[in-house]
Formats: sequence, structure tokens, C-alpha cells
Amino acid sequence: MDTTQLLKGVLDLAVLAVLTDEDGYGYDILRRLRAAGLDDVADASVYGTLRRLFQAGLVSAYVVPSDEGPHRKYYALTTNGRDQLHRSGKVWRAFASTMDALLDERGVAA
Amino acid sequence: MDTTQLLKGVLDLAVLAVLTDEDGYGYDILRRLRAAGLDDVADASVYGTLRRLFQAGLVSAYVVPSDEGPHRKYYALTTNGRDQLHRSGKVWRAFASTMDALLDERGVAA
DNA sequence: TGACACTACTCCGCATAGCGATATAGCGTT
DNA sequence: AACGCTATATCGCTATGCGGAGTAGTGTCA
Repeated sequence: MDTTQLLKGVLDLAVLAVLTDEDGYGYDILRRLRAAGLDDVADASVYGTLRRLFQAGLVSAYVVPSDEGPHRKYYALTTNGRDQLHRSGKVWRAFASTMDALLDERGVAA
Repeated sequence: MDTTQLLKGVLDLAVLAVLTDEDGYGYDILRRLRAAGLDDVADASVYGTLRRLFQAGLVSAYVVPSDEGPHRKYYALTTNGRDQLHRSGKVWRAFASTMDALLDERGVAA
């Protein structure tokens, strides 16, 4: 199968999570996600996600000029974003447990 | 957020998995999924998934008349379906581990 | 100088897939 | 007759990740 479909609904969560490390700009967040093992994330997906999170008030944004390239648009978690992160985290854990149990009981092992 | 998005790409896997129990028809598969904890699965999603799995050759189908209602369209795993189930299972486990690690390292606990 | 590569962001349009609504239909219960 | 449960199918909507193209700034290397 395609990991593309698995990302649906989870990318928001992953982006919020890596932003707990420290504020970050799109391209950097992309690198953090890939470093975390989400190799197949496309850049357009991250930028799109950040725009949605911003519109939802889960992250704030500020632009910083850079010496070594184009300007950077930094994003930071808002209080709402932090709350949402923990809510979504719980939902994800519950969902993953359900799936794991479903597979375990039927001998679909890793 | 919505468990709807989390289901993307996983419903195929879940349907294949519950079919290892025994052959099943759509409505029954829906009940098995809900019994397994996937409460929010909609019937249309299951029927759509079964049609796709059938077209992909992962399940076979046969119709059985019923004494207690409308006819039932039974689906059974094919060899390809069984192979796919284990492949998809591995992909899912790997993906879930990646996400868990990403969340764990940032203190996003359940 | 020109070609290229990496960084960094944006926009357009596509594809996938789950869902709500609706329709059809058989059966049992009230 | 009306309702509800079982059972399937179809239509169109929607969300969201992605590919591709474009725009820029910087540095490298021949």
C-alpha cells in the first residue's frame, strides 16, 4: 500500500509534535519529519498543513530574513495548538491500539 | 481530529484482517469492524472498500440467498489478498511505530 | 560567465477514499 | 399500515496529500 494514505489526518499531529522541540519554518519542519522516519512526506504537504494549522489558530507565524538564502517563515505552537496536540495524540494512540489488537487477534504479525 | 481521516488507507487492511476469521458479507463485516472498536466506520465505506478489493483481486465473491432478509454477497480472501494483508500489516506496524516514537520523544503521552 | 544545486516558499490541479444521503428491497413486529 | 432491522448500491461531496511548475536567494565549480 501507499504510505500516502496512512498520513491522512496524521500529518497535522506530526507537525504539531515536532513544533514542541522549538519554533520552525516549513523546510526545517520537513527535515525534522523525515529525520523522525516519515521519509515520504512531500514539501507541498507540509506547507499546506502549516497553512491550515495557522488558519485554525493552532500555530502562529513570523517571518525572519536569512543570511544564507531566502527568508524563513517561522511557526510556533499556540496554546490551542498545544491542547490540540494532546487531544489528537490521545485519539491517535487509541486508534492505533484498536488496529493493533485487530491485527494481533488474527495473527497478522510484523 | 476526525477519526475519518485516520481510517484512510487502513480500512482496506482492517477489512482484509476480519476476513481471515471467515468469509463474510458487507453488513456482517461492518459489524465485525465495529465490534473490534472501529465504531465510526460507515456502511458506504465498507461496501466501497469491498468493491475495490474485489476489483484488485484480493477477495472473491459469491451471492447467497437468505431466509431472513435480502440476499447476501459473501466475500472471501484470495491468495493475493492474504499476501497483501501481511504486506499491509507490516507497513502499518512500521508506520505506527514511527509515529509512536515521534510522539514519545516529545512527551505526547496517552 | 553560465550551469547547476540547495534552500525556501507558493499555487494549481489531480487522485484517493471515506462519508452522508438516498433508493431499493425482504422480512418481522406492533 | 407504519416502522425498524437487515442488506446492498450509487451519487456527489469533501478533505487532504502530492506532483509539477514557478519564483527567489545563495553558493559552487568549471
